[in-house]
Amino acid sequence: MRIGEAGRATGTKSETIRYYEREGLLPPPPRTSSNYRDYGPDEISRLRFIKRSRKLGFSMSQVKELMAMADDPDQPCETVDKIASAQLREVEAKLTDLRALRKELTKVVESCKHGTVAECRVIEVLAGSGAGR
Amino acid sequence: MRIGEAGRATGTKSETIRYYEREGLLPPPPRTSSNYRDYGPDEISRLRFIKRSRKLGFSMSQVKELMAMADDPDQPCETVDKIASAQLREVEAKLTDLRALRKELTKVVESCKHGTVAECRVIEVLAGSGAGR
DNA sequence: GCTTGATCTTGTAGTTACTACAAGGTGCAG
DNA sequence: CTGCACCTTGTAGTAACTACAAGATCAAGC
Repeated sequence: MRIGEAGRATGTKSETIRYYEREGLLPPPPRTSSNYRDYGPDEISRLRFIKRSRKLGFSMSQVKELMAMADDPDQPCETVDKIASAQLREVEAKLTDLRALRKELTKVVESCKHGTVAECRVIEVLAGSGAGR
Repeated sequence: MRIGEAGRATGTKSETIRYYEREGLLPPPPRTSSNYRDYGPDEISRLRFIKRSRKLGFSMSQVKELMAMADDPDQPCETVDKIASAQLREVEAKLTDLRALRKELTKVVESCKHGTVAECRVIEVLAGSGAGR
């Protein structure tokens, strides 16, 4: 699979893929005899993972950390646990916030459906103290 | 409440607050007689909302859209519904991905606790087709 | 065989969302 | 009256892309 196809398959521009490679997020893929990058299913998974994680608001270095952990999970338990627990806390916080946001958005959409004018409290809900910062 | 205090209360730098104001995310607050920005609870809510939303991976323009909707929800139902539904779809997608990620991270942390070496499949899980792109 | 489009490289520059100064000035609290 | 927080404008740096451009190679269709 060449870069263009890989891009189409994952919704990533070729330039971004090369950028990820430069930045060390994506290992340099094997090359064809004509020096084209040759992506396999593994690289595609990685790309999709990066894309999703970034959409969820994780930084490139967090993504890197997660992938490194997945790549060799037989590092000292201490290290793995530290990373995983920290990420887990972040994930939980995001889940909480997203659930609150979903609830409010659902209310808006529902009231809209019934022709009534929405009362939208998204701001208040996400502004709520919940874990603070 | 002056800018510094508002910053401390929301975990935002004064410079970022002024930046948000310049970019139209935050309405210009009233000024004290000595020209200091004077923030009330409403502005603080807004700031917190912006911070949270950004952490969840929403763009500034999406945040703007959401706030505009919250500000006058008696716009044509069509408009409100269109925005809210789109955001809702995004929220749902993020929730799905985060739940999958949480599951994997939990597994890692758990196996770590039991001294066993983790088998970490975060990449595979988020790479999964689920809604694709 | 030749054209067309995808890829290769390097490099520069634009965008978004900040962050960090600096300079020069005002306000307020101890 | 000293020092710190704030005011303004402006420049520049960072992260994570995105978009060219130039010059070259390659692969597929006519």
